[in-house]
Amino acid sequence: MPAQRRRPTIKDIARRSGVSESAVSFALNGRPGVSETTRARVRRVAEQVGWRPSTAARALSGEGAATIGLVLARPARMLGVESFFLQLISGVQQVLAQRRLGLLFQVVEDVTAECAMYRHWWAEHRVDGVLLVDPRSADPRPGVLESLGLPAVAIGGTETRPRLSAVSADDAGAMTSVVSHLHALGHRDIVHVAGLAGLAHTERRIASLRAEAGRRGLPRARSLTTDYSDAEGAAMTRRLLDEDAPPTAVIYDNDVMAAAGVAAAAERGLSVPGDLSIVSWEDSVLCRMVHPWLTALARDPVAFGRGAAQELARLLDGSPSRTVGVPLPELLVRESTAAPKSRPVPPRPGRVSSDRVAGASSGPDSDSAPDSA
Amino acid sequence: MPAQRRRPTIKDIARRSGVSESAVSFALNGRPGVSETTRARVRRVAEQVGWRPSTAARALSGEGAATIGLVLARPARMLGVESFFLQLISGVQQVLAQRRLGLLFQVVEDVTAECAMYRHWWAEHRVDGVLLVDPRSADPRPGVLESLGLPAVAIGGTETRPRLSAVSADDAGAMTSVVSHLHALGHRDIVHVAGLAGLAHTERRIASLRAEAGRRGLPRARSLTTDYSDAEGAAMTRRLLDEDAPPTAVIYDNDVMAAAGVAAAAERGLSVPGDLSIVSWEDSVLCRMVHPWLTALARDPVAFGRGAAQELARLLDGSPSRTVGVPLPELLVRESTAAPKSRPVPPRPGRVSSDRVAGASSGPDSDSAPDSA
DNA sequence: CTGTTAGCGCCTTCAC
DNA sequence: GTGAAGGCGCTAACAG
Repeated sequence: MPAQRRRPTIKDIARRSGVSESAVSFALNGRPGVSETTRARVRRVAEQVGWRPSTAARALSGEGAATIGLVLARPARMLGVESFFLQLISGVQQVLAQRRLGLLFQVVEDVTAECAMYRHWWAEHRVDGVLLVDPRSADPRPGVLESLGLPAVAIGGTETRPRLSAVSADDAGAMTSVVSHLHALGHRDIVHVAGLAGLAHTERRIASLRAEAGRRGLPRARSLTTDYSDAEGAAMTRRLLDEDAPPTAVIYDNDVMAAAGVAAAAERGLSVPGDLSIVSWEDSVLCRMVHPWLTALARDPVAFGRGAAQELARLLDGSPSRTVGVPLPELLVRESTAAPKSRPVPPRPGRVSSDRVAGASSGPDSDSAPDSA
Repeated sequence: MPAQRRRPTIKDIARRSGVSESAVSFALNGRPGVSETTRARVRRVAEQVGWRPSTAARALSGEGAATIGLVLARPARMLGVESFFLQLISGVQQVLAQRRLGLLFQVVEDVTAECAMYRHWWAEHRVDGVLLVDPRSADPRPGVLESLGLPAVAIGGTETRPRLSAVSADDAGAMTSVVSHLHALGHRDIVHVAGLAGLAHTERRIASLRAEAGRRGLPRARSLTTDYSDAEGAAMTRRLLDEDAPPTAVIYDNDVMAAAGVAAAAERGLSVPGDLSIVSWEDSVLCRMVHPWLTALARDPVAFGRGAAQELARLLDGSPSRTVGVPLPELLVRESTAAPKSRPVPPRPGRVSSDRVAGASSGPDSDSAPDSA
């Protein structure tokens, strides 16, 4: 039973290395005023005794909390199969670890609670900045953060503010690559089963599909929003297949819905990709676990997280905010996409389900995601 | 563009409510020495200005960091489909939020890095306690934590120390329910495709199967360890199916491998559950996404996390360490288990693959998990 | 109840 | 290079 040690302080190091406390402080913080030999000795002693600056003391003397925050606003029941998130965080940590920054992680029920969390963190002096996930179309969070003076980077957002950067995925480019693939195969009737309606990237993908469809003359292309669950993915698919003129290809905003879509098609006795082509906007083991294997957009969540953390670190260093892009996801063509069996029927004005259909208006393509280095 | 506010301090509250700073401190911390009317007034003012105690200052004056830590030691590539983890954390947060405790989350490559993390956190005064996940059989972490005097609770462990509690799943009971189900269906040749060899709960499940098999007289029951991946799940299944006398039922330690097992059986032209029964030791949407739907053990990760956090909070309050149990997981019998087609062949000593086979020795069943309230 | 004082560990400044 | 002093926001232990 080893004895519980006392935390080493600068005073201890000063004593053991035979110099003054201020010299230690200078040495450890890489400041001028000490000889390199003393600096080295002090550093060695500090490492020997396992000294690390107390973040509490540092924060108190105005240095910041050496911590960044990340809150995930998602009800517990929607935390099911989620391959993206832990990988994103893993990427974030790769960068934070080098800077000795900690990550304060919180999951809450909704965005209101998330904003409250930011206020608390700020008042408690807990974080120096935050990573914003799931940016929304009318998002209250940037305003809150700005009023608190908390730097932030929006992961997958485009909105930028004085101290808010955005790390943006090129959804327009990705959509182009998907639609282009399907179009080349002969598909003219494509439906996009999207994710949550309020999310910025959902809106962006919807707008991108609309733009892409306009460019290629695919009047029946449209987007339907869901809650990302397998249940809604399946339900939406069944509804589509029951239409008078069902689509020949469906793009799903995540892997879970895509897999559910395959199952729904099978229920109806339809084969994939013979009767229906399917694309998943997310690659994961799931995509290689269903039959046929799913054609999928492979993003790199780890790199995404890394980029976001790097940008936040820059912001913390005082750099101005900006928008940075992540590499275009790669379209992995597997087995779930092929040429449609029959030529698509002429687009007569069949009954199109009315609610939850986005894409009727023909606004300008205001949303091609910037992609600067 | 709202102006960035200054953090309100106790001094501000004292000024605005017309009392002394110490009175404010007493009032806010629920200490005697102030009248209830003053206390109420002070509290109201504090809330108005959005005051919250600076955790930095609190930590510095010896109150602890109001933060608990959780590090996940797992290489980035193994962070794929993971339904358990985020739900666990979500449960943890439900408890921490009430206590105004933050969660410092870190993902690292291995246990060595994890131990280093604990030392850093301790030296930096960052956390008051930690949640230990994936306990191992010869685990260096409890020793490190004890030497640092950091309270902890091991999630899914059984080892307990002066300031280390365990929240333990009743793997033995769960194994009994699974084997009992399969045995009743007529299965006599059952294989357990387990997870990572070093993990405590893997060892526990292996021991439990051995004990259960001893009790029921199933000499061919055995466990094979894997890395939890779909790839190894599939490979192990193929290997089993290629044996002279393949098992009639397989228990997989997670959903991903179980689903991969179904696919592997299909490759061989075998039907589930006709030719092979399959059980997943983890329920998730994946289990209802493959055909047939998988019989699965449904644990409650959220409750698990809640229990662990509660126990850690108790420890922080000074209570002695102990072992607490979580409810026995429920076996959801779905479509992937049925009576074996043919009676099992008499167990002649066919060639059993040698490496990675656990369960040959017949040690005592030392591992029935305690399950106190 | 009030007001004062000291101290937590660190950084900074200003003599020396 | 040294040493002393002040401050960050809070708690705790005083004397009034």
